[in-house]
Amino acid sequence: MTSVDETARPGGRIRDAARTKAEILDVATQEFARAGYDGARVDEIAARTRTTKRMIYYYFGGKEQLFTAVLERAYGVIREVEQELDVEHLDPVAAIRRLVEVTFDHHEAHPDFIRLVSIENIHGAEHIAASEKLGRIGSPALDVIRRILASGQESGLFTADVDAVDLHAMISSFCFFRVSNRATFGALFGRDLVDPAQREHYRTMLGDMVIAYLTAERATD
Amino acid sequence: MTSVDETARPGGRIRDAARTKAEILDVATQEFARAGYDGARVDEIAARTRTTKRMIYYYFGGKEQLFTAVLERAYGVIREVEQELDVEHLDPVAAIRRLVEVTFDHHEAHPDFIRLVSIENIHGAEHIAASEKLGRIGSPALDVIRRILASGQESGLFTADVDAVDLHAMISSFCFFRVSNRATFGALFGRDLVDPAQREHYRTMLGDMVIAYLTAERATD
DNA sequence: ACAGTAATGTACGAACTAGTACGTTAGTCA
DNA sequence: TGACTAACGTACTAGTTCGTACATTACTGT
Repeated sequence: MTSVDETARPGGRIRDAARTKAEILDVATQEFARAGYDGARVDEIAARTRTTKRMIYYYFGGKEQLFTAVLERAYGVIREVEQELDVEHLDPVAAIRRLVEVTFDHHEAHPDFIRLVSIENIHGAEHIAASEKLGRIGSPALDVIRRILASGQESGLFTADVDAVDLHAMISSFCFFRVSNRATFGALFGRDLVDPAQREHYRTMLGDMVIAYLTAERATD
Repeated sequence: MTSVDETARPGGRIRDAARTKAEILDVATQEFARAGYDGARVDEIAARTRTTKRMIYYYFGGKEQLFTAVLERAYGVIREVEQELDVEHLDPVAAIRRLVEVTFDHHEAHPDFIRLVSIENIHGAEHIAASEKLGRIGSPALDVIRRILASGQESGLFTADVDAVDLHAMISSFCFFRVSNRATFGALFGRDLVDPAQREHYRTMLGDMVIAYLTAERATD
């Protein structure tokens, strides 16, 4: 069961660099996410592609660079989602909720991305560090958060003096954990954090929590 | 630089099954945490021990069982910490804060544990599932949370109708993420979530957030 | 049409790695 | 004290896995 199975070639092979590259990236994403960096097999990736291992080295150079390319594309996806985030017309509370929902939805919809990031963390983010595309890019979500926070604090709705990066970390942590630790959490506590029946529950819960924090009475210090 | 370097044996070898086993577990913990399950090398573990690879197979059976044993011991540590948690004499708010702090401190102090859990998640928690010691044990923290929540709700301090497992997930997620995603978060946003100078900041922040959520005004539904 | 090149396939090797067969030694208990 | 066994060491192998040398074919521009 290959991920891509369009028109089969009747006789000779077809040349399409873009498609071949994309197909390799698709399969590699699955394989790395499935087994981790060292657990992933280059031969297995090649086998599940319509091309051969030779092409992986031809286009990407090696396993390491292939993983980097996979990461770059995965990060590209979430950055696009965040860039399309339009919350200018919403009041600060609704805007934060929207941001939470978008992050929540993206993480849930892209478990492979979560796994890739987990894997990259185990390896000390060395591929991100080596990538020109990924180093210190930050995230469009950060700008959005900054604007929402400024507006919320200005209007007096938000009592907390929160930093945008910190808030991003708080929101991400729950969305990420829910997917990344689904297996162990389920095995230990018998609860599936990604159970569709609980989806709305957790989505609301995180929004409530963030809003509660941002609007809470603060002890004067 | 071996992890254990007590008295060197002048001449012949010494027999100490307990010490040998413990030493293998120590080194294996480091090696698995360093490189992931497939990235870890049995030969490397053996080399950094005062014993040989043969002993790993003699005591544990294989790489897979060794990893399971490493996991079992790591989970045992946090369970002990949680078991010593004494919050009966505190009011609900202080008790929750204490629980948050203990979780926060443990995760920060045991990055290897976090990495092992991340690795186990990449492999679908199959070792936990196969372990007699680890399946469905839950966590002593859960009982503590249940008692605190009950007391807080009874006294009217806590407005939210929160489930203990969910609260545990919320608290764990931030504590876990801070350590597990330190590398990628640092590489992407230029901020070290485990920076000692920021430690108190994040520790307080999480407590504030949880308390804000538990004590917030809730819209009637 | 044809030359040049990008794209592709095949077959293979060198290095690594989990695991084991076999032999040895240090405690310990009768 | 001597025999028995748990604990330990050495040397090796079978299988795997990343990577490449070499050969080939489909496009593209002129």
